[in-house]
This record gives sequence, structure tokens and C-alpha cells, in this order.
Amino acid sequence: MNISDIIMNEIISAMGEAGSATFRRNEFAEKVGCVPSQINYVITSRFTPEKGYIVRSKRGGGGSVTITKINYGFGLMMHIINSVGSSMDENSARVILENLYLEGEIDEKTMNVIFAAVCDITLKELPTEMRDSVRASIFKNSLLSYIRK
Amino acid sequence: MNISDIIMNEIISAMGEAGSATFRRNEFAEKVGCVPSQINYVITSRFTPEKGYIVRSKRGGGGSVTITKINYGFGLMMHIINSVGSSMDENSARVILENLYLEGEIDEKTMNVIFAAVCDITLKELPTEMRDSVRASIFKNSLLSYIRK
DNA sequence: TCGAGTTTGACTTTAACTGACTTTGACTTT
DNA sequence: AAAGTCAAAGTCAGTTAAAGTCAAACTCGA
Repeated sequence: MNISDIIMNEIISAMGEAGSATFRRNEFAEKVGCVPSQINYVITSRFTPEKGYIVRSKRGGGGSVTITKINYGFGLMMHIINSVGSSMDENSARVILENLYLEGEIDEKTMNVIFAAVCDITLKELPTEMRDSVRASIFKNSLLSYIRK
Repeated sequence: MNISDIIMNEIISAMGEAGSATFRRNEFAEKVGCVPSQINYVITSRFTPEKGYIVRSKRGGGGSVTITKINYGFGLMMHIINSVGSSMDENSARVILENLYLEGEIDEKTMNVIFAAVCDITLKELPTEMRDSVRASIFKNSLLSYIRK
């Protein structure tokens, strides 16, 4: 793995849930073990607008670099995901998925795949209370992975 | 047996179970005892799409070549689904999904969504033995729903 | 002997990496 | 304030490390 790939992974993992990371270029380069300008190289080659990133920076004393992943419809999706508690029944899952599909937030195949993953038949071996909480977990994580990409 | 055949056999045996091999061209040429461009000759003459292979490569510093065996058709999906028993660990799921993606059987989003649905993080609240069997169930059902029209 | 298949290496293209130099902005001094 | 200092980040052209191309030379079985 190249240093550039390591830098990229560091940045991506630093972005985490929020989809955003801020760091001092020189400090980061030092930590990762490269020359500062290589951070710029990685940014221009991998965190481009076409790939859905915006990069802002401040020069001068106390400068920094901020990289943010933009997700369209992110707000809506996050709202829905957050509204799902730690437990969810099959019908709620179906209704929400259908709405997301009708809103154009997810495609039909994804709706079907996620529904198949959370439906009662798939989870039939689990006792009910566990089933509903595992369902909520699968639901949120698979949707999150969908909007993250 | 000429050098090209030796190279071919090396590659095939390196692909092993996973049906995929990644190597550095120059390094591999050195090991086998040929000039680097001969690797390209072997690839273009023996690892063609018609013969069921896809080849991807990266140039430049830290470049590499990846050769993957493609298995055409629906039969493969069903075969894979059938070959997954009643239990499955996270890594098996990852490998199979990646192969299905590389072989063009599923798209990247679907790979990510299904992996998110079956990964350990999502299923963390389940005890291990139950987790692996639920994982197998989710895996098979979501894939099935994907190939279903 | 002829030609398909093999082998070779010079040249090209691409990606990663580097470092000297430039620009910017916050802070300090006059 | 204006000027100076310094600590950032940015730029860019150059070097290095890979893989790709292609045509010429070679080999060997029909």
C-alpha cells in the first residue's frame, strides 16, 4: 500500500460519522511520515469534487485543512435513520423503505435487498424482541452504507 | 513448456480458491525469470475476457496487476447461495461479495449494503453462534432478492 | 520453409513522491 | 496604523517507480 493510500484511509477514517475531517497539514504529514506537500497530492488526486468532496483550508498561522464528504439527500436520510430507535418491526421497515423509494432516495433494488435483509422470514430464527432490535440495527447500518457511498 | 505457460500456471495457481491474484509486474517477472513485458503478453494471449478473466492494473509508483476469474451467468449466483451453509463468518461474506462485485454479478452499492447488513458491527448484539447463522440467512435472502427480477 | 506463437527491449504513459519557492494570515514591534 | 516576523498552507516542476505498447527478432512444429 502506498503512503498516498494510507493518507487517504487516515482521512476517510478521520471523517467518520460526520463525514468531515479537519487537520493541520504539517502535523498530519509528520504523523503519517511524509512530506507536507504530499497531503496536497492526495487531496487533489483522491478527494476531488467529482468524487463528492469539498476541501477548504486556511493558510498562515494556525492554518488548517478541512475535507467534507457531500451527500445529497443526506439530511433527509439521516433524519429517517435517526428516527428509528433501537427496535423496529417488519411493517415499519417496509413502510419507510417504500417511502424512501417513492421519494427517489433509494432505488428499487436497494429497497428489495434491504427489505429482504430485515424481513421476518430472514430473521425467523431469532426470538421476537431480539429480532426487532437486530432488525433496527441492520436497517440503519445498511441504509447508512448506502448513503455514504 | 515455454515460459509463457509457466507464467500462466503461476498466475492460475496464485489465484487459488478466491479466483483472484494481485502482483507487481516487475517483481513477478523477476521471480519467474522473464522480461516484464512478457507478463503482458501472457495476459493478452491467455487471460482474455473470452476465457473468463478480467484484468485491472495500476501504473506508477506502487502499481500492480490484478487478474480475476469471471464466472458467467446466473448459475454462479445460485451456486454461491447454495454453497453458503447455515452459518457464515464476516470474512467469508466479505470475500464472496467482493468476488461477486468483481465478476460483475452485483453492483458496488449492493455489495456495500449487503456487507453492512451482515457485518459484525451490525450484528454485534448477537452471541457468536447465533450471529453466524443469522448472517448466513440475511446474506442468502438479500442476494436472492437482488437476482430476482 | 513458413507462419503462428513467443521473446525481447527500447520507448511511452501514468502515478507517487519530493523539495524549493510562494502566498497567506495572525501576531508583534515600532 | 504600518511594517516586520513567522508559522502555516499552496504550487509546481522535477525525479522516481511502476505498468503499457509495439515492432523486431526468434523458435519450432506442420
